[in-house]
Amino acid sequence: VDLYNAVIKAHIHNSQPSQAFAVFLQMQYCGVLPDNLTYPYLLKACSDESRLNYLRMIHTHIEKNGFNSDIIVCNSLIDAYSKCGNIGICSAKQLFWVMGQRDVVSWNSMISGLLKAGDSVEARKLFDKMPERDRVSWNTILDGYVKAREMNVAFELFEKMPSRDVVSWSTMISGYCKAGDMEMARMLFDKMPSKNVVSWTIIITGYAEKGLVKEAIGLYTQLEEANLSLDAGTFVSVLAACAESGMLGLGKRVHRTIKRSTFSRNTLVCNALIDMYAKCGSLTKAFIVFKKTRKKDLVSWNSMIHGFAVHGHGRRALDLFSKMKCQGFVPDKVTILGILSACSHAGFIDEGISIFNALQRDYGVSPEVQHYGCLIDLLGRGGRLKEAFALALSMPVEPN
RNA sequence: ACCAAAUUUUUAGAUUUA
Repeated sequence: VDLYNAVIKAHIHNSQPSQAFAVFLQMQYCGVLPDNLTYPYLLKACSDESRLNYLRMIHTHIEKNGFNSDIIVCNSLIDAYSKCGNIGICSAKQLFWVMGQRDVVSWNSMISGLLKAGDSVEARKLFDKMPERDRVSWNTILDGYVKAREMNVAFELFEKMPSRDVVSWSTMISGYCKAGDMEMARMLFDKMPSKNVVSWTIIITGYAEKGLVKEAIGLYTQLEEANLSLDAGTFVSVLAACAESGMLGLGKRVHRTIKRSTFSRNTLVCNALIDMYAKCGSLTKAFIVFKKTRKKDLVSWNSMIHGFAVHGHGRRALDLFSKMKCQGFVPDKVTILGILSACSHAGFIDEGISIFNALQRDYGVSPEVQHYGCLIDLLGRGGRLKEAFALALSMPVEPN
């Protein structure tokens, strides 16, 4: 069972949940009984509405094998359910109130789940009601206010909470960045007693999103000198901000850092690079990174297709579209948007229409307002104004 | 010094969207 657990854990760690489930099935097939460590690992992979059925299956297993009295297994269940949308949150509540004993993690998980579901009133009630609070409890409720854009309430809480750790400070800084108050964010950043890679990422991303080049580059330089070990999140986050504000200079610097590290093989990081170069108008570089990305995922293809599309390279976008299908990737609604946009910008009117007409049949994608908008744009650009207008009036979705 | 071992659940940053 230890070996199976180790393999399951490794798959989860490498974001390969399907393989983790496969191992789980295999261990049952071989007659090895899961233990109290197996379930929390698996449940980590179910924290997504699309896996609600897996979650229910594992839950049933847990009940059947009598692990529902294990408080850690139970807490894992609450956490997983509470991240599965509005249906999940009901099951989480039920479990929470039914379980024999609750520890501080149970309360924290439930509160965090409620906040994620947007029920801050209920979350606050639980926070006030819980018998004891630890740092996670305070940080969770603090983040709730920050995410709700209630920075004044958050600040009051921040000042009166019993102790502040690097997570509390980072939460506040992130909130001020999102609110556009970079002065306050910077003041807290300078003042915080110890910084880690996340705090640096938040503040640099904040500056970069706003196009404040000097500050962003200055702090990035300091970060590199600080000798912290950077993670993929830092690169992805800063690159996304560069893409948004067109900061090619900083983007290139980050790329240089990545080249010197092992992150050049990280798909998430490569995707962020592709998008950054494409958004900054450097399609050639974007394509070079794309080709060098060894384990491409759907996002890699989507980013590159979209890059070609918005720069008017309709043919290249469509070529890439065929290629991805040949390699067994299933296009999703984002891919389709890129493709429709490519057809629109390159004047491939009929091609665009026929792709649109077969969306459901060929790709299982049901057209949303963005797709209709794109098609109307396509017709309009193609000079077929009457059809464009007729479509806008007759489409089965609410116009925006 | 080398080697080895080491994180079961909850909180902060996170790629593609007309």
